[in-house]
Amino acid sequence: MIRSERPFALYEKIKKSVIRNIETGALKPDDRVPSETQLARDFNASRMTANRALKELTEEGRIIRVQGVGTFVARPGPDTVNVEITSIADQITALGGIHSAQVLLLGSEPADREIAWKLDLDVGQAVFHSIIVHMDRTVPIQYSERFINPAVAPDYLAQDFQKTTPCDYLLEVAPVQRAEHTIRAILCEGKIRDYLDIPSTEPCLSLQRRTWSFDQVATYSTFISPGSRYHLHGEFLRG
Amino acid sequence: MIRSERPFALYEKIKKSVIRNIETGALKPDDRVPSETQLARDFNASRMTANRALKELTEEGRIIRVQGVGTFVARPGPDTVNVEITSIADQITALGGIHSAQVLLLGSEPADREIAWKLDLDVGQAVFHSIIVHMDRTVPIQYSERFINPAVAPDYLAQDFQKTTPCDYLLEVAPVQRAEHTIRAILCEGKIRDYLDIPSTEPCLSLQRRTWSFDQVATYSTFISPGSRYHLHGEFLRG
DNA sequence: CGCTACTACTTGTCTATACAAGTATAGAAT
DNA sequence: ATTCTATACTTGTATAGACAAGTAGTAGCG
Repeated sequence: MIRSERPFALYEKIKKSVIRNIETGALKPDDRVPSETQLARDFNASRMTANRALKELTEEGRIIRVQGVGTFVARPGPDTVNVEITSIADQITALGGIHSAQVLLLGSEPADREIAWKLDLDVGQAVFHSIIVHMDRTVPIQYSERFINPAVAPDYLAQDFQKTTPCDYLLEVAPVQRAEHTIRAILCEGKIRDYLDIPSTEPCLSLQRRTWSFDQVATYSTFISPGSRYHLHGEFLRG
Repeated sequence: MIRSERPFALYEKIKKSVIRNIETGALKPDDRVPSETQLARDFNASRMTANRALKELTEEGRIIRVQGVGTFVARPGPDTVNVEITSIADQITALGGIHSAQVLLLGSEPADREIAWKLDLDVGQAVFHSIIVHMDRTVPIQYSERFINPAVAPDYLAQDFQKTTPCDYLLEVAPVQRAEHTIRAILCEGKIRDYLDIPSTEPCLSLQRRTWSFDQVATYSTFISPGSRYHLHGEFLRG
């Protein structure tokens, strides 16, 4: 069997070699990485194989390539944490809970100044507005309020959000090109606090999100969850 | 010039074609994508070029490939939000503030049960422990407490964290392979509340992080910031 | 001295081909 | 009916070669 000598693909070997040189400090940031031709010679590979190794390392952000100049070790950027924002319903059932949703508002209304700004529409233009509280049995887990650009999801109001979540529906009709998130710790008051059934001192996790579809703002949403009932978890893998 | 007919690389054209078919709904999740050979024929390209297009789409998470079976449109997974956790010092200065750090503790101590568990060490083994409060002028922005595996950063205690932040130092001596994060909204009490100089009702954003280096747990850290002075921001781009 | 042209190197794209390896299916053998 | 086998497809990896295009340095010319 040919692969008795190569339990790993050749391009993987080249990648690992370069990574090892970076991690042991033999290659420091901005140092020059051997060229494709050189690596091909060193590993007795073809240039395309070395090319693949370096291309993947580029995509992984470990090296930088400049046409006509060469390949260099990238400066380690700031960590980026991948926080996975799953559908709330899935998260509740994943933890053994029983999800239900209460639709408190579902309608169309003219945009006020803030909403018009956020959705990049004119003040007074009609936008869809929904407020839904997600619960595990009788315990409220998340308050979610959405403003939706009708141009992107014209049938939004006709949906039954007891069955499908807005998240699932919107993902279906409007593929997300871009999303912007802000995570805060806040206190809730008034109606939101009533909906979530929490004391006035309970800290809450607030996630605000804007999404873009078809090159326009699609949604502007606010999700608020009691800190004691919900948290975000993320993982980050390199290599 | 050959490229007068191809302002875009051929593999880009193939990618865009597949993406268009997905986004317009012509190809739905789990649908079969034309095979490499088919795409190569359709676009008058070689199989390697079609292969490159599909390989990149796989890495971007838009399609799934199974050897021997075929290529299929991926189900749009849960959004993963890329929250960029920059060095706190950089964030403060980026917003026009003046960063300073107060080292409240920097030493070695035997690990208790929780810390031993988190760092994957034995109870009683020595671990480094630091507590630092980061401030913008005189306003506390972040309480940061770290437990460090001495095997990974043996010179940690000798650093001057008025000058370099632990974050910067640790990134230098211990490249992060893996990181795990949990974000919570909490209330603070006791010393932490005193350090941050906040009322007892102020909600705080808590970020707990474990990092791995050289295939072992390197650090276990907790960062706590007043909700009114700090928040996380993330962006997500696709295509 | 300053400009140009050349060359030597780099990465980027593309082709044509080859074999390995996984999967599904139809048909033959048991 | 069940199991084996051949085959026809798929993706995965690798090669050798080609040309394009960008960059840096050098030699030579005015």
